[in-house]
Amino acid sequence: MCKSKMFFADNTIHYICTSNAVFSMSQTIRRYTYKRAEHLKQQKLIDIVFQQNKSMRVGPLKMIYAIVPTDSFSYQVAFVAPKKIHHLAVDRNRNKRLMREAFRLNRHIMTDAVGQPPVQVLFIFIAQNTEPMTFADASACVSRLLTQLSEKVAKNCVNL
RNA sequence: AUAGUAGGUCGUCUUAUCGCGCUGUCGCAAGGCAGUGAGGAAAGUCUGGGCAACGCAGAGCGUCGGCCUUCCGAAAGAAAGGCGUCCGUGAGGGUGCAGUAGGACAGAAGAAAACAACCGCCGCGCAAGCGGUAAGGGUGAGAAGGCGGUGUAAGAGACCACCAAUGCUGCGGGCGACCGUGGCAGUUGUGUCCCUGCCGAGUUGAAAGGUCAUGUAUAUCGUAAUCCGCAAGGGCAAGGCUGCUCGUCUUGUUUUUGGAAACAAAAGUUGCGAGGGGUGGACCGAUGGUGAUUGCAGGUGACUGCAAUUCGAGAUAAAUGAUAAGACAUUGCUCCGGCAAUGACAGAACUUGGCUUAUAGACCUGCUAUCUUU
RNA sequence: GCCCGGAUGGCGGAAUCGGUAGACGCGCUGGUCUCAAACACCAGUAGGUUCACCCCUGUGCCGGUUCGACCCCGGCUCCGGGUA
Repeated sequence: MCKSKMFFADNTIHYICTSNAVFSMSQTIRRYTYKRAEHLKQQKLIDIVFQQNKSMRVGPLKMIYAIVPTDSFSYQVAFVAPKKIHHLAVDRNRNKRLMREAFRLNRHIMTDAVGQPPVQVLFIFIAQNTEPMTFADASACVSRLLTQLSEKVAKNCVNL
């Protein structure tokens, strides 16, 4: 509990700093959004992600990703709560919303680190927790996964 | 006060910041602003409608469902009121018999599951046995209604009185099921199914279906028909009409070659089956309806009528969320200042009536039994 | 979202328009055979509980109908399948 409080205190301070920066230098406004263009929902792209079968795991969260070379940088995310693990629709909704919120508040970790390489990054978060997940756990796991993903993307771009 | 019974209501709230869906609006755009955004069960999918597609001359047989009665309702209905019956001290709760003319079956047990004789009883007989008997015993869910008498060799509705049930019938009450009461008929075993009668039921579900865009293929393979007649028409094949039959409707029945003809071959057409290719989008359907709330009136009640007010999610890899602070409720600890934990069941997917199931906690109402006090 | 099917011993799987539950196969246990084992043969095998009998409880769970339910009816749980 103390740990999570520390985390949120840190996060809110970060946000306040950026909102103060709005007044001073208005060009670098940081917004925590998750728009529809960032949703991964095409069957073909999902098939690509699952065929590449590259995954990593932190805590109860699993991430499957694929890096596709294209003209300009873009990314699409999806959040999955399997019916085999989460039997009730309430639990599935809850886990997906927590993951989405955690991604929304932490996606700058990846976007800041990677820059603008000419690739399309596709990834899926899968909730595999058997006990109810808190937002603090989800946020920590998502941020760690995003740092790992940005390292992978950077390495991939170097190889290109 | 305790225990119970029947039913109903609510089922966390407020503020701030960030974020998401939809609608409106501003903007070239990025985006801004405003409004709005889960339930009593949204769940299970057990049922009835609306709506949509396919089908739509009809008849018979079959299949499935319903059948105590009145009423409510579009229908379903484990709805409401009643009646019968069973359970409960009680409030209440469970349940339901259309018809019996006919047929079938009923393991084990038992002599026998309806033309019946094991023990027993009686008669005949020296005995073996033969005949009579359904009172008594035992088996069983069920053994010819119960009980008392007459009667008899012993017995039996064989006969009689009373009682219970059934059928016919008179009178009274009730819209009716039915209830009360009288007469006649000795008519009287239990359960299930068939059967008979009346009423009802087309199939498939919004991934239904429609429009637009893109791409197109009638690929290909197998199989059936391709016949007679100048014609009308008939025949044949396939398909539709509820599962089957009759009947009926629709579609096809064409061309070439060889042959005197029967016929054969090839192509085409139609139907069926197998199998391959493309798309994987947008919009409509799709959220105002048999609506909801309040009041008045009618009814025992389900419910109905009138008036007023009100419009409140609409997604589609699928929004309705996160955090912080505070309040509220419960539980635990307590130095009575507080501190800590918890906040049920559960998430719309075309819509709606009912049913079923899950629900922390709180509240309200009617009624019953027992006890105490007055 | 919609529509179907299933659950029987340690395992697979019979028994079904209600009538003694566990056929059959695999496995397991005991015995015979062998120096010992395998194979083979014989017997047993749902649980309580075994040497055997009796008794009780048993067809996923909870109710109902019936004299009697794996079977019929209603509800719940779990598993599986189909569907543009």
